[in-house]
Amino acid sequence: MMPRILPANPGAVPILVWARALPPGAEKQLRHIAAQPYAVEHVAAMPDVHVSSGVAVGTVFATEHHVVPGALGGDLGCGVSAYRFSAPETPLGRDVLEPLLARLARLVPVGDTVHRGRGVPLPPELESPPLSTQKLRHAWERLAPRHLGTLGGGNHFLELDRDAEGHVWLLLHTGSRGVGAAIADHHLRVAQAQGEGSLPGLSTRSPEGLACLADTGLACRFARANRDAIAARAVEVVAEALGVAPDPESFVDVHHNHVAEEPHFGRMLLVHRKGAVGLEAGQRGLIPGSMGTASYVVEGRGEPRAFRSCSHGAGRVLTRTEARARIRPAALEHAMRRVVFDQGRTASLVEEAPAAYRDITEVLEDEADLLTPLRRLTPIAVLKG
DNA sequence: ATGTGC
Repeated sequence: MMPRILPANPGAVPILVWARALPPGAEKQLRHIAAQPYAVEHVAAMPDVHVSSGVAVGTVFATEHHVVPGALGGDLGCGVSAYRFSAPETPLGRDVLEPLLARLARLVPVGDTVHRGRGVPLPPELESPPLSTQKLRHAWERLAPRHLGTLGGGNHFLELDRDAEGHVWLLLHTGSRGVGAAIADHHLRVAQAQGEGSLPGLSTRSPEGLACLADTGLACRFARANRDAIAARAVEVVAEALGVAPDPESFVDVHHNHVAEEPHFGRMLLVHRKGAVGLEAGQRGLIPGSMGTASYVVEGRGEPRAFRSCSHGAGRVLTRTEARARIRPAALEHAMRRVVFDQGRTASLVEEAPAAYRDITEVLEDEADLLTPLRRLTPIAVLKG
């Protein structure tokens, strides 16, 4: 079964594919990575692999001492957090969920909305971190206080789910906002100017490579702090509105756009994941479905050939442009008939409709050797970015 | 996904 092995081209490493359907454009992008001088062992494609700018989403690969800014995704540190609450005593009808969602929408700035004025206080360690250039320090100083605790746009979301036992879950998907974008953009330019390979990588034996690793790490810490800041407010509101307590043991957080130094195949490697999640064997993770479909709490199986990784979601099958052209708002309304959401935004939300994404159950089937599903979460209310 | 420059 999985994975399929695409034999190596001359001078390239092989590609291991966990996706039943590999879009031709994505295969081309995987072959591009596999042919880079810094790629070692093989390239792994997760089951939600799809074409993206430069490098396919769902790509995992490793280097010995190179960092490739173009292979991490623009939203560095983007990820998902989840909190479980006890089962509420009363049924959660629209009468409860609609005002709760409205409260959450007032509490959490969404889309391109930011905190006004000087913004919110940053945790001390993120107040003025040691970024590599004056330009980045300035961007951080200006953007970080305005963006901490904001959801952003695109596929970012905050939602409430229910599991089979009646527990309520808060799920949160967001990233490093403007500061991460500034950091990603800067190191992409540096790599284009002086990196190695046609998909430029920076040697971590050079100041540029070390600076890229350090700054990228800070973007990931900001992304995590952003999820924590939003959750701190949202958990309180949900607990109060539903009269249920969060279970601190239930917390799960994963990020899916990052580079990490990890031991694989007997040596330390720099594992790059663009739209993929790294999970040690037994570590819990989250795989969100598309808007209106189920998400899963999962447990990693530590498959070495996947660099101990799995998918980050359902994976797009239609681009945003294609989705706008092909999916009617009525179809999205039907798909969302059991979920409380802002119906005034149906027309623009077709880009995020379930029909624009792969079926999450097929994605999980394809990666049965990478993870074990623990709980299926059904959405009941969604706040989209 | 993003802020910014066209």
